[in-house]
Amino acid sequence: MPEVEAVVRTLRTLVQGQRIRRVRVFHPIAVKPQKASRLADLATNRLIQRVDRKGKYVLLALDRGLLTVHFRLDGQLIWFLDRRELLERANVKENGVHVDVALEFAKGVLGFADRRHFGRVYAWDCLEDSPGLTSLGVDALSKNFVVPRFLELVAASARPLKDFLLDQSRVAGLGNIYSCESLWHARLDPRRRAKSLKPEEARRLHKAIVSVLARALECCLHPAPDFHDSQWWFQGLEKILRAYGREGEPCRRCGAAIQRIEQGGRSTYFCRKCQK
DNA sequence: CCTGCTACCTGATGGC
DNA sequence: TGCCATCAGGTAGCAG
Repeated sequence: MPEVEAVVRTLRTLVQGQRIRRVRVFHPIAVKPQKASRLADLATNRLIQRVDRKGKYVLLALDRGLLTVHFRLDGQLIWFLDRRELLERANVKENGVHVDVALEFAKGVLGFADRRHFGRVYAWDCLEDSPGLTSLGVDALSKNFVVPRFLELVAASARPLKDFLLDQSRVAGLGNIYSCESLWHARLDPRRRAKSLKPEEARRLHKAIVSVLARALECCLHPAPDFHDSQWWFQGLEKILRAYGREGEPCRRCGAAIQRIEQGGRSTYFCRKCQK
């Protein structure tokens, strides 16, 4: 989510207040199960009034309706200077870039790309129509993410901490990386049940989440996202990671080897010695 | 309601 | 070199 927040800030400067002149759907799978015509009909000739974020979703609020963009694992945005550049480079063999959906503006074109085709661009009449959005819990980067609320959520869940943090309907915005990192910083075992935490431990976890996300956001903002370069997409984040992806390497706190286990079908990285 | 499992896709990497 | 298995930053949909 820090990545999404950074993307939103750059995107705002590019498209907020701009009118969508034309919508191109090169790969309809990127709007599935909606239809390409749905996106085109709803977005063509609409003004983008605001660019916002909820959890890991990007929201483009239009003068009528809204678009949501979700990058899932590998989605990204690409900026083309004009329609000519888009058509020259999009989805061509030689020296081309993969583009699934493009929004054309008077000056510039925004491309959404995801070779893996997990990411989505959706069109909605109103925010309430999007099930993904309405089910989101409190946003972990927002002012509403306060200790008392977090203690309530923790006390109400019997799930292992790692699964609890990944559940977007409780706290929105933490993915696999930042869940692992937050638990490492809070020195908590990812396998523990959420409701087993003492208030002091839950407060520690809250503090860890806030600081991990703040640091990651700083990292994502410097240098700021650059949609012109399709190769560039958040490199250098590994530097701040303490547990994620470090299986077998020494824990930066106690020196014991970082372990990798499976939880809910995903990898969890943690230190057995100092996360209790 | 809750939980756990699978499907959805493509590409990179490593072992044999 | 080729082939196969495994892994990847996420979520939706389904069964129990």
